[in-house]
Amino acid sequence: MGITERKQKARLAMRTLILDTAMRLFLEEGFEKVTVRRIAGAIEYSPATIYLYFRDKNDILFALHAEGFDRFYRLQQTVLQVKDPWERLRMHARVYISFALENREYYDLMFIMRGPVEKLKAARDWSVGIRSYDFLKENIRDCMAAGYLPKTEVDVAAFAIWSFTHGMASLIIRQRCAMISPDLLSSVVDGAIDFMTARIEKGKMIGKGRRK
Amino acid sequence: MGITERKQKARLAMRTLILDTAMRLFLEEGFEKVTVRRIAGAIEYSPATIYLYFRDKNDILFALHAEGFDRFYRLQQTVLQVKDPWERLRMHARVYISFALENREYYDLMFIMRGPVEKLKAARDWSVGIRSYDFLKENIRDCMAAGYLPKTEVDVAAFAIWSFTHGMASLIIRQRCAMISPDLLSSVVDGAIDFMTARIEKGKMIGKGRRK
Amino acid sequence: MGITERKQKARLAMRTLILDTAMRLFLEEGFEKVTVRRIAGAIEYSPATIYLYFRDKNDILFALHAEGFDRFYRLQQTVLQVKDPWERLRMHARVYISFALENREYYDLMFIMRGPVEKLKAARDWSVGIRSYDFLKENIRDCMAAGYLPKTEVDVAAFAIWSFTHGMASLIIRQRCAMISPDLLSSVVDGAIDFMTARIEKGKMIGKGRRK
Amino acid sequence: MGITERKQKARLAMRTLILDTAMRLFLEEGFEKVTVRRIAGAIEYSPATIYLYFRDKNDILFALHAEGFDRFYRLQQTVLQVKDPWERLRMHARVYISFALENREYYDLMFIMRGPVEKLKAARDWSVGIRSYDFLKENIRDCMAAGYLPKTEVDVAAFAIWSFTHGMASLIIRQRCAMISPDLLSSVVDGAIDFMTARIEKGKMIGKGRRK
DNA sequence: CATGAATGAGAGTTCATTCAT
DNA sequence: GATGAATGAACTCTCATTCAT
Repeated sequence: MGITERKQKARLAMRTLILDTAMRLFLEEGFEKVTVRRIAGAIEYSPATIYLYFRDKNDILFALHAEGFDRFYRLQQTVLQVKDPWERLRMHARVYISFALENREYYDLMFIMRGPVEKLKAARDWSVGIRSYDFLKENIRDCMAAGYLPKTEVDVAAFAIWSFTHGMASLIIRQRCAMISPDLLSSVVDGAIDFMTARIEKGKMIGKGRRK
Repeated sequence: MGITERKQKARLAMRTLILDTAMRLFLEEGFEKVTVRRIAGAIEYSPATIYLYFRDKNDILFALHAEGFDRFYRLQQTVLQVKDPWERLRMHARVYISFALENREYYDLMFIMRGPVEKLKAARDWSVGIRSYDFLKENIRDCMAAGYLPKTEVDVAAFAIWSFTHGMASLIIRQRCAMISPDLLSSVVDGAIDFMTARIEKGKMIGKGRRK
Repeated sequence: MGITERKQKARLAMRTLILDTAMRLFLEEGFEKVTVRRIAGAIEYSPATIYLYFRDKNDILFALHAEGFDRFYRLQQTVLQVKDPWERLRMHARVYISFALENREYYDLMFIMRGPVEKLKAARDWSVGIRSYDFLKENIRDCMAAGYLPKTEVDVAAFAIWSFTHGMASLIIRQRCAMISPDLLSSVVDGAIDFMTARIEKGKMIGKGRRK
Repeated sequence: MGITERKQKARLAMRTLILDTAMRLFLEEGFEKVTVRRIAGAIEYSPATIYLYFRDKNDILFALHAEGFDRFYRLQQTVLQVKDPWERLRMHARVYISFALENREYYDLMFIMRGPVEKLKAARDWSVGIRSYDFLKENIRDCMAAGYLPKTEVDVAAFAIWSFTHGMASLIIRQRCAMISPDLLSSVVDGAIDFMTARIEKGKMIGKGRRK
């Protein structure tokens, strides 16, 4: 038993090593530079070795994809600390962005990159994504119930909100924000979230007037 | 002089031919099918000829990038038909999305793809993008002046609005909307724009009450 | 002694298991699908284990080669039921073809494939083949003795007859018979045997006449 | 014109060089050793160069296949010199064998090898083979008309005769004739042809008699 | 101006085989 | 006796790019 266990551990460690390395290459060199050979080279193994741990290149992408969604979901749960649904929704947005900016490679893989998706289409692994999306929708429903949001179609609202946060994340990650100076970025993001939500905060009617 | 001129014309014509063909391939076959060889083949020239007109493949992408922004800017101008600044802003969003969805490969190149940007960083060619961005900001300023939007930082507001529309466009283009049935997509997009803007339409103050 | 014996038995059993499995793969998936890995996988052992029982892949092929000749020889013996040497010879042909068609991969290995033979050249293992060949020659001698065949060199006659049957078998197995519809094949084969032998059936003397 | 012509010549020369080299490798090292890399290496070009002259590896095989049938057909025509249909048929056999033995690689490719056929199945290029087969059948018809052969189905007779010659050729080429000493080979082949045809030469009626 | 010819580099993948444990 | 882990050497094929002509 001890032996089996140790072996499984070693196996897992190797898988992790490969995945981490792949991720590092992603980050450092971009998607198209992530090749089986390069991964192997980086960990000083032969390319063939990679195939002992993953069926093919896509299998690596799948694994990273899943891992990303997993990390994201766990982080997302932290918003539950916030009781007020409206504040929780705002927190959702901030958490989303911070996941994206602190795990750029994962985020790219999960929500931007072309490659993996195409092969993933038929696969079942959207479930992990859906789970997070449902979690967001639950929050939206709470907001509607509490009168923070008009009672419209939840799916539409969720798509709108997701789009907004994804938009920020992906513009930043794919570097389309040359016009925003890097050190202002995070305050601009916060400002944008405020801008998008401020207007409907209870009472504080906007468009009308004040908002310091 | 006449000769020089004619030569320059011919040169330009060839560049245009190459760019158009590249774009056609983009649209018809997708990004990864656009290779120097294929472009050359499509116009029945040798690959080597391409290099007489463009330094390298990236140079072609740069040019398409610029062309995309040009087309976009022209389309964007059509919103000027709408006089009311608030409605004009909503129109901006719709025009943006429709450009994105009807010119997916251009949009991808302009706002999503990694490739061209990296080499472009040092280059000057963001001007065309900036121009469009300024145009949006102008509209936002009008909205603020007319009391449709709180008088906050224009840059922040612009980033928020751009992010929202870009989010929708890029989620769709990069196919992260498995959960939304394709034929509902366009109505969901419209719904999302409504959702994001409806609440502040004049008078109709929202957040307060419910919104039937 | 008992132990040694048991060990040898176990060793033989394993060899047999490997060979049977290799053959099954041959039959079910074709030659190029037979890899050491796949054999090992099919019997749920590690590839390395195979090498405890066979020096290398070719060694497996040798063994199958021998096994094929063995099976063939046994089948061949059934012609002894036929007493008349001429009919027995015809039976020889039919039995040959049917062995080939019902054990295509064995046949291929034994009489067509390049691989095993080359390494086998120096080896001794033609004996099993020779045995069958001698058996055929015996039949031919009987035919000559009985006046069914002219008393020519037996070796030549044997080669001619073998060539004829092998020709049919190998054309079919290697699929060079596109021109013959598959469901007619077996009747064409029978027809061909008749054609090659009929001409001398009693009375029906053919070509009888003229011929300068 | 002169330039175009010279270029075409050069192109053809290169194709020929590649084909010849492929053939040489076939002959010297066997089918599985014929790889694009090896061909390229042998002529001291880069592998990529091969692809300038042939679409893919199979394309090379196709070309050789076709070339082989072409050569064969041309050689086959020489039998027309023989007027007597029966002697012409015997000549057919001898010519067939000599083509096989003098062009072993081609013959192997055309009639034995597994690889090319599978991909070739759908292709049209059996026509060249059929042409030769029809030519043989014509001869058989002549023999039947002249009373040298019983008036049976031509297709069956052709298959029988082809099988016989192919059998000899392929046993020799694939080296299953260890039992026949190499320097006797050609006389054994001639003997076998005689054996298969002799029996009906005039007068010498064989098998004459009895046969229950 | 245009190109045919060529290539180096590299992609993903598979295989037979070895060896320390 | 058995094996998990590893690998070197191949494989086919594609691409952006260069250069002599």
